[in-house]
Amino acid sequence: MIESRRRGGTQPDPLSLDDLIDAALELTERNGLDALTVKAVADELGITSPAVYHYVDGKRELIERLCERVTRRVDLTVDNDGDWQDNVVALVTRLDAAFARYPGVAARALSTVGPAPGSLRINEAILLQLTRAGFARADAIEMVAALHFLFSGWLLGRSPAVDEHGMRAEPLAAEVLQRTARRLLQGYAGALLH
Amino acid sequence: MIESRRRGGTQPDPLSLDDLIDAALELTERNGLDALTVKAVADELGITSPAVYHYVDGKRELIERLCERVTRRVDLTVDNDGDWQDNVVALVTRLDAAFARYPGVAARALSTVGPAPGSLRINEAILLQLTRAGFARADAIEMVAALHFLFSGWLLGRSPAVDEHGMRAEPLAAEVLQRTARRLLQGYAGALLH
DNA sequence: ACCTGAACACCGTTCAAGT
DNA sequence: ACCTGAACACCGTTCAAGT
Repeated sequence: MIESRRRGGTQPDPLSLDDLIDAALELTERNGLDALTVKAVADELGITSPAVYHYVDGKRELIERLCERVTRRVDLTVDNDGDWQDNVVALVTRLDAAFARYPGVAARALSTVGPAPGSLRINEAILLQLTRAGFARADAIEMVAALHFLFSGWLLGRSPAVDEHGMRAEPLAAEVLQRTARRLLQGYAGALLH
Repeated sequence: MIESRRRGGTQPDPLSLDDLIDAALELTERNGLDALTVKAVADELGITSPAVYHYVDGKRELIERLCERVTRRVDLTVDNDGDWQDNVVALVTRLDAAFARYPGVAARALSTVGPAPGSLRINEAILLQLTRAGFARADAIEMVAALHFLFSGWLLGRSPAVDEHGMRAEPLAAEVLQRTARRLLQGYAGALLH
């Protein structure tokens, strides 16, 4: 609810690209990515739709930057002396929590060909845990891909947190994600380790 | 390329709902679901856009029926004396092949809350293999969910077979899906079986 | 540089009217 | 019952014009 940034006779303070993404994020948090429109962002900032194109090359870039911001916020610090499975599960859980706030962002962020720029960071963090566990590099890479699939599918299933009827789907507890991810890791560990 | 069904003075043969879905499927196979428009379907059939609404309640229903058709075509017969893991992997592979022909359909079909009507069939087929292997019912259900996640994520990653630049993403061989699915099954088997 | 106003092409959908 | 033609609200985007 920023609204009417430029009321009265006051000099309109200059907008920044960050302001734009902030507004888009806020709208997405409220109504979901599907309802995000260029005009809605413009209204939120008190400008007209065409003005948005001065900051961003199109709606596509707007969404890309938005997805990047969501994934970049994820805390990747883990205890490198702790259990590698616990660490991987913790990382995935945190990414899940980040996406949970912004309905629809997950599907968009994860469906882009070649993993989203922000998700590369977490993939590397997971990869570190896997090599630490003793997996060969090629196997570790496949495991990251497998986890990516599992996680994407999980998010896809929970994604319509706000559908067109305004109904919220049943929350689908995060423990399911955690258990399935763990089983996947165990499958690889049992087949490939020592 | 049906086109001009009603040329000359010949009596226009009546359309059916199936004709409509057929046309939509053909268009989707060529251009992907994202490019599927009500007008495109109408053009393909030689009618105007509003006429489509006589057969279907809206674009949403059109897509639902389309997804249903794709999943319903999957052959679910397996050798019930064979290895259960082989059977499950075979089923998933066939579903994958069905979706591969229709870019974008997978993401839509799998993201609907509550599994798509057609995918229920395959879930039951998988469930049968798992109980046959000796898993408790609750565990088997979670495994189906886990497979569903893995598979959905896999499809999401390969989905933009036709993106807006007309570029086809690297095929991402089906063996990756098969191996990761197998590892997942092994994880559950190692933890829960005998 | 930053923004507006008007316009364009394209959506899905509704509705009155035709046969 | 089946279809057309016109219209509506709403998209994303372009562009000339203003300051």
